Amino acid sequence: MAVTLRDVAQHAGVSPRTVSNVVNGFPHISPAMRAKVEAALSELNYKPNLLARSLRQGRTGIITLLVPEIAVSYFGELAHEVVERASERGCTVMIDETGGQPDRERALLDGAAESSWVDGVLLSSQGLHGRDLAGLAPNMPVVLLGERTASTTLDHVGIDNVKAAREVVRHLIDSGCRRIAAIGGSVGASDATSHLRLKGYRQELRAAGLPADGLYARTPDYTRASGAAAVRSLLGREDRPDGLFCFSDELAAGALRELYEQGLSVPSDVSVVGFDDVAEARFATPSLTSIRPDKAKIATVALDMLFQRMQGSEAKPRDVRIGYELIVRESSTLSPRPARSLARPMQRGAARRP
Amino acid sequence: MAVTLRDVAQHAGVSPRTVSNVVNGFPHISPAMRAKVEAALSELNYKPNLLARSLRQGRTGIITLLVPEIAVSYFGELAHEVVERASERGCTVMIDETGGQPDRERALLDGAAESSWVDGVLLSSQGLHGRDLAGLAPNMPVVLLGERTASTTLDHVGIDNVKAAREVVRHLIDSGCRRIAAIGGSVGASDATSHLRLKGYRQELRAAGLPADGLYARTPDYTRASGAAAVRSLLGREDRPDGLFCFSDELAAGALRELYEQGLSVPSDVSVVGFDDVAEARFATPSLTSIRPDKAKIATVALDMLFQRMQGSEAKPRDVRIGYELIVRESSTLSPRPARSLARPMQRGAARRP
DNA sequence: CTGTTAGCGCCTTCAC
DNA sequence: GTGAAGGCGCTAACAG
Repeated sequence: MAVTLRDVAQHAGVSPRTVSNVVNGFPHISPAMRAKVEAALSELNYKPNLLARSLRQGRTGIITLLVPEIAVSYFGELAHEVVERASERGCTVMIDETGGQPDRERALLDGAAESSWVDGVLLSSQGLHGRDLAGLAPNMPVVLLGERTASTTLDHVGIDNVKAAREVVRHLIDSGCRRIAAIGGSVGASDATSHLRLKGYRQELRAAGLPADGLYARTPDYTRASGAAAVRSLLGREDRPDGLFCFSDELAAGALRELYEQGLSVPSDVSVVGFDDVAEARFATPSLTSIRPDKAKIATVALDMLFQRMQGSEAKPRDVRIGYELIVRESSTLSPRPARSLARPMQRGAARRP
Repeated sequence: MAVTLRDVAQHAGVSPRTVSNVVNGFPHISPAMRAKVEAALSELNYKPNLLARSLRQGRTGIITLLVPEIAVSYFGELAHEVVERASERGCTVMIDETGGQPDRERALLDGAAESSWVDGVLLSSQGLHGRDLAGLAPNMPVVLLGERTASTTLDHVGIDNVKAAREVVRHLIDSGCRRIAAIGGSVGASDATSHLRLKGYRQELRAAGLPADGLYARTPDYTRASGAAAVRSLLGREDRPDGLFCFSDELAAGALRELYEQGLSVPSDVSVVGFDDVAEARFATPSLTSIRPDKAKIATVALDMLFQRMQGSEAKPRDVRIGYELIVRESSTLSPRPARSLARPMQRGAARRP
């Protein structure tokens, strides 16, 4: 069996209390005693039982990150930041997937709150509204990631989606687009993120006196396949769009692919903009213009806020807006392109055949 | 404070033992008693303290998944499978990132073994050899994911990398390629995965009587940027390759991008094949031929093996090979392509400009 | 079938 | 500065 504090105490000929003091770095201990205990410690290769310690102290040093799906690049990249930042502070991260379904979000949040495993929760919510969250997990520190969904009871950190969306549309207009479509959404009838991006999209179009009617293709999720399907439906219209604002880079990747299959050139026929600026965006063909939220900062700030709550802060819930940047790339500019590139007729390299 | 088993017992006028029995579904309880206890249970809204339970039982129901980087699509997709499968069995997954660095792999594995948080570990190792792992975590159930790195002391599940690599090269040869380069690797001098893929690559080339000299571009990691850099270096040669075998889809994505920038057509000038078949591959332009490991099965089998170990199995370590599939797409075939596609000269849609 | 008792391993309030 | 006891909440032995 594992070696316990008692074993060490016995071995060193002192009381368990003393050993505990040494292990936890309690200041007032005689050097002789300390040396003796440390010798016993390393000799027996003692490792404290964190379970027992947590039971006693009431904290575990574990936080939970709830995201819709970890295999979606944006959430993967966000999780990466969170894990890294948390580990710098001696915290471990548990990751669970909600699938973006409100009931699963609720169940997992509830579970986390009752489980006694975790000290706090970061929830990247897609479907739950403020009122849904209100009653849940009253004693568990929770910070919302992404959209706030109108709750005033929880801390929240994210970017200004309306503003970012307007910036995207403004950019498309400036690039010469006149019929700009929006693509995105998710199963949840109340997907706040897409709701806000759509709002910004409409605001900016209205401000520019451009039409938005029938140019929004709602999708069941944020996948590439949905992006491709949305493009198919939009191209079915006689008056096809010349600009696409996709609510995620994955959607945009699917859109690019479908446009390619339909024989349309990007950006000359249609400009495309994504959202999130995942790693894939920079290397897509053509490379993808996108909104880049400061993910590292989101993680840092979210953890800051969570730790404050975990330390018992009862301050009024805060709503922190994080910076973002519009990264303009080939998919929405007509600036210089690589020498031959897509423009060159494809050669069916028959000569290479055996 | 939280309501405890004692509170419930008191409220129901029974002993803690009885309450515990009801909570844990112990069979032999009189219906009357059960009803009484359950009433008290729901009335007080009792939630068992998992920490205390685990301390008592010596198991937590948590397993750790160690991957190089969660933001890398393959590991994200794998993690998704693992989390899903584990949750079906009532297990929670903790995810940590090793960065592919042997010392971090060691430290985290060690940490997991001593932490008392976790019942078992799935390690997707990149740098540790069998002998490095031998002494570590002797009492912790561990299953290796990916490459076995010559250890005979641990269970292992993965695909046959040599065979898969040979299949890729064979496919490239059959497609007419004669100068086939390999791209991949990582910082670890002992990256077993790339080692095996390289081995398969060389075997198949030798079998076909084709040259391999100087056609391997080693990379420091599996990123798109490295793929692009590798292509740049390979194209510097006078006798440039007509086929690329990339050890990951990300590398391949970077390669595609760089080829595009250099004005080379895929697959007519150069064929490209990736590895892992991440979601991005199907929607890339051109879509990417790749090896698709059965990720769901890897997760299932790995968890099976881990649970057996967790139940105390002392059986001889097993080495299970999981199936894979070569998914042939546009990047390596000259079969029918979309109507106009890349072949059409780019039109600089000037008419659209204001 | 149910109640009583005794720890799991640790930390912390009290005394000394 | 150090030792002795108590208990965090739960479950596994034993009785009865």
